[in-house]
Amino acid sequence: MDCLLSEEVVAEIRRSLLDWYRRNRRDLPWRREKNPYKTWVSEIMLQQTRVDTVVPYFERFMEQFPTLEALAEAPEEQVLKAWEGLGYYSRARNLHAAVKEVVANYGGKVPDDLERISKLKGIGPYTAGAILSIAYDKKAPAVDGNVMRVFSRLFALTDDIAKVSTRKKMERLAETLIPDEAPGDFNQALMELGALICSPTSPQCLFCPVLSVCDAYRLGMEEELPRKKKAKPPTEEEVAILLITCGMHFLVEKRPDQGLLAGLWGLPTIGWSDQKEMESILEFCDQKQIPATKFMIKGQFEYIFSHRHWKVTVMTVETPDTGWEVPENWKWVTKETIGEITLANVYHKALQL
DNA sequence: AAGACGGGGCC
DNA sequence: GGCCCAGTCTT
Repeated sequence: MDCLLSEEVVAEIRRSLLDWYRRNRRDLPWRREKNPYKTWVSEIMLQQTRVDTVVPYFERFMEQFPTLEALAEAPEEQVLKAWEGLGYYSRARNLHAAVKEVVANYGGKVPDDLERISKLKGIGPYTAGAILSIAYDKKAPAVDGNVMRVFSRLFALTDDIAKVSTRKKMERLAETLIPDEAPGDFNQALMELGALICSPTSPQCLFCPVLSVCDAYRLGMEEELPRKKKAKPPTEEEVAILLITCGMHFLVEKRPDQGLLAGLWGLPTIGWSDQKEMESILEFCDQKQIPATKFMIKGQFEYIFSHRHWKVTVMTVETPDTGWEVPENWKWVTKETIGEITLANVYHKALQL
């Protein structure tokens, strides 16, 4: 690796990238002050999520939980509500648990060393490096998808970026490149370059500050890199989403705290197979002792998670009154009060029908 | 090493 | 409509 990089190339990359970043960095809400808590929240929100999506969530989150202590004291329901629609909800639950731990064990100060910060829930190698470098000026690599794409092209690396060994190789590369003076800016420069210039498709090479040292550009293979094994397609599942009603009221269910959409509220959902839709629904109502008087199919739609593909049937189930004993973790809501709970997107979509 | 875990943008 | 984006935890 070191044989790959001459002193001159290292110096050129550092200088050009930092210079470019200081002139082209986007003005983002979490970049306005150096604050480990804000860096932390922003980095968690930015995992698998675009900047444009995160900005409004981040601003609302900071209004609601301006400090680490405020977040630590908040009820989990409120934290999940603030995360509603962002996806990967375990990020919010892990962040909340970790912030509580920082208050309990570290006097409310985010640890500034790799060993301790890495033990916090939801902080893996990337986020640890991002917080340490951006908030604490430590020379720690922060290798995300942007950085792997930039490195793959800059050094014409054909390694599969889905592999752990490739990420480790990239981290060693980052360590040799990060300058002493501005580790945080340099890491952010790499990611900003990946977001703005060295984009996944049709990179803007002619505007790239490190074009002159880019191996992929020289070899004309920037569109073929990075190399990555294809993900397997999502598995197909047929489900029925039940709108169990009584007048203006309907039932919502608190989902278990493990698995899909953990800890969120949803509508009762039943998986089924082999055309046994109605059988499964009747069996479900029987088992939950739901006094159903009328069933009606309201519509169908498809909903794709990254790893599951739901073919959804939405069905209303009418019941005579709200006096019967509802299962544990269920409750009655109305159109007016539904906004108070955190409902996953797929159920918002079902309610539109 | 592979699978689980959401949602959104681009063409 | 089909393609792409991808950190961390669990198994």
